[in-house]
This record gives sequence, structure tokens and C-alpha cells, in this order.
Amino acid sequence: MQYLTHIDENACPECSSEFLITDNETGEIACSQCGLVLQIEPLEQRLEFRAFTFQEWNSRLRTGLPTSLKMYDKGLSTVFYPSRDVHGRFLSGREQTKMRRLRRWQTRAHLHSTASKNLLQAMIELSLLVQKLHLPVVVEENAALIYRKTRQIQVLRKRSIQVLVAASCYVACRITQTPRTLKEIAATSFRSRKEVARCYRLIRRNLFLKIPNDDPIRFISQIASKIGISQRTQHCAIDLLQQSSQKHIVSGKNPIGLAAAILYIAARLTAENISQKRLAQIAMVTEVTIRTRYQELDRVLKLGLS
DNA sequence: TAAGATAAGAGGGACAT
DNA sequence: ATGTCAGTCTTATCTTA
Repeated sequence: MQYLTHIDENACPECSSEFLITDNETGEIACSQCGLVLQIEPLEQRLEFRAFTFQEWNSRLRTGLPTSLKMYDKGLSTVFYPSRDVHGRFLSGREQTKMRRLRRWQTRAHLHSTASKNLLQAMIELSLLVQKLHLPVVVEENAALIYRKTRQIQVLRKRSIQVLVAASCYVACRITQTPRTLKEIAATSFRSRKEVARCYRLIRRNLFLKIPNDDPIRFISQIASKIGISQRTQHCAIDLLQQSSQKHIVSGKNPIGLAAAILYIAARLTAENISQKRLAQIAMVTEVTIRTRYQELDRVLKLGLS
């Protein structure tokens, strides 16, 4: 699993980019722009022991949760528990009152700045969006990082939190190759596609991000599972996609429209007929787009369907 | 009812000025 | 920064099988 991360002080010595790609499997941390490998052994973020009983767990536990960018304070805040002391013993009534007061002031002091309030609000919005779209944690973490970065860009300052969160989320999906459309994300966050798209481009441009093109294959499996297409047809579709990639008719086209058209053809070839209308609804493209892609593919791959 | 044909319009990327 | 252009996608409407 690869994901984007960043370091504050140690920018890449080659190109000064602060964005890095972390690969958990190889343990490499590389620059997202020039590809220079900066570190081979990443910090272990998980607990470093196994515990079989509660006592073991308690005695070995000496760390908290790993730091997380999706928490507005990265999960590094001080927390006052009002009822128990550090050994778990109950406090007296007077002490409890004191701790409650301290906790209140801790929260107030923490959120005194506009920036913190903004970030807290944004992280709430983000977690809602992530929940609604069923996105994995890695996307949420990436989106949180992108959002933090956007606050430093002047042209993005006056954009609303929701739009920025939606756009950051879309960037994170693209980077992690998670098949979600701009349309879907915009609709879920109750914003127009246009607004979010504009914001997305500004982020991409200002953070100098190199975002890979969507791979139609991911949308093929996504649409197929939504619509309930057989494995046989899916395999047929993937095979067709590989054939069409070689014919150079894939680039420049909407990968979702292409995926939908390929599934349509595959369904016809395997006699598992699915209407263009249904595919268009699920894939959130128009029937016309499916039709033009389908005719193009039919012509180039010489399938003789239409 | 599904699919095909056609036209008008929107919006963005590439490029030039 | 602004304008132009080619190409893509969408919306709408009508026709055909």
C-alpha cells in the first residue's frame, strides 16, 4: 500500500518537495516528484508487543495512539480525565471538580485561534464525507494532509471549508487510486461539481502534485460490483480493456465512460445483456457517452456488434 | 422500451499573444 | 492575464427497431 505523506523540515534535497510517497511493503519513503528514495526503514507506528491478558496489556502499554493527521491536533493533545488519577484510582469530589475545570481551560486554550477552529471544523466535515463515501482511512489521512497544505495557499484562503474538504478528498482518492468520481464527492458534500473541480485544479497546481490518471480497470470492477455483473463478464471486460489500450484509443477519454462502455460490450458478448441506460445510471455518465465509446471500440476492435 | 442519430452548449486544456 | 481552438461530455429531442 502506497500513500502520500510529508515532512516539515526535511524537504527532498533534489527538488525541495515536501511530499513523499511511503510504501509500507518495501519500507521505502520516496519523493513524490522526483522519485528519490529518502529513507528505507520507516518508523513503526503500531504497538510493539502482543498481550494476552488485560494485566499484560496494562503493564506493557506505554504509548498512546499513533499520531494522525486527521485529528486537528494530530492526536497529540493533553487530556484531563476528571474522575481517576494516573493509577486509575478514583479522585475525591474536590479533586474531580478541579480536573473538570482544568479540562475546560485546556480545551479553550487549545482552540483559541481561528486556524485551530477552522481545522477542527474541517476534520469533522472530512470524517463525515469519508463515512458517507465509505472511504478507507488512508484516503482520510491523505485528504487531511492535503487540507492542511491548502491553508497555506493564498488563492484558496477564501474558499469554503466544505469545498476545500471535498477537493482534498478527491485529490486523496486520485493519489491512492481509489475509484471515486468528482461528481460523487461533490454530490455527497452538497457542492457543485464545478466548484469542487475548480478547487481541485487550484490545489493540484499550487501544490505541484503529479496525479496519476484514473485507471479504467478500477472503475470496471466498481461498476460491475454495483450492478452485479458475473465474474465471467468482468474478465471479458478487462480483456477488452487490455486490447483497446494497445490500439491507443483510451487516452483523452473519460475513464468511467470507457469502463461503462467496455462493460456494456462484455455483457453483450457473454449474452448477459445490460441496458445502456442502467449502466449510465450506475456509472453516472450519459447514455450518449457510453454509445460513442461503444461504437468507437466496436469499430477499432472489429467486433461487429452494431 | 432500448438503442441510435443529431444538434447545441458547457467547461477545461493547450497554446499563442 | 486573456483569447482562441479542438476535442470531450452532457442535455435534449426525435427516430427506429
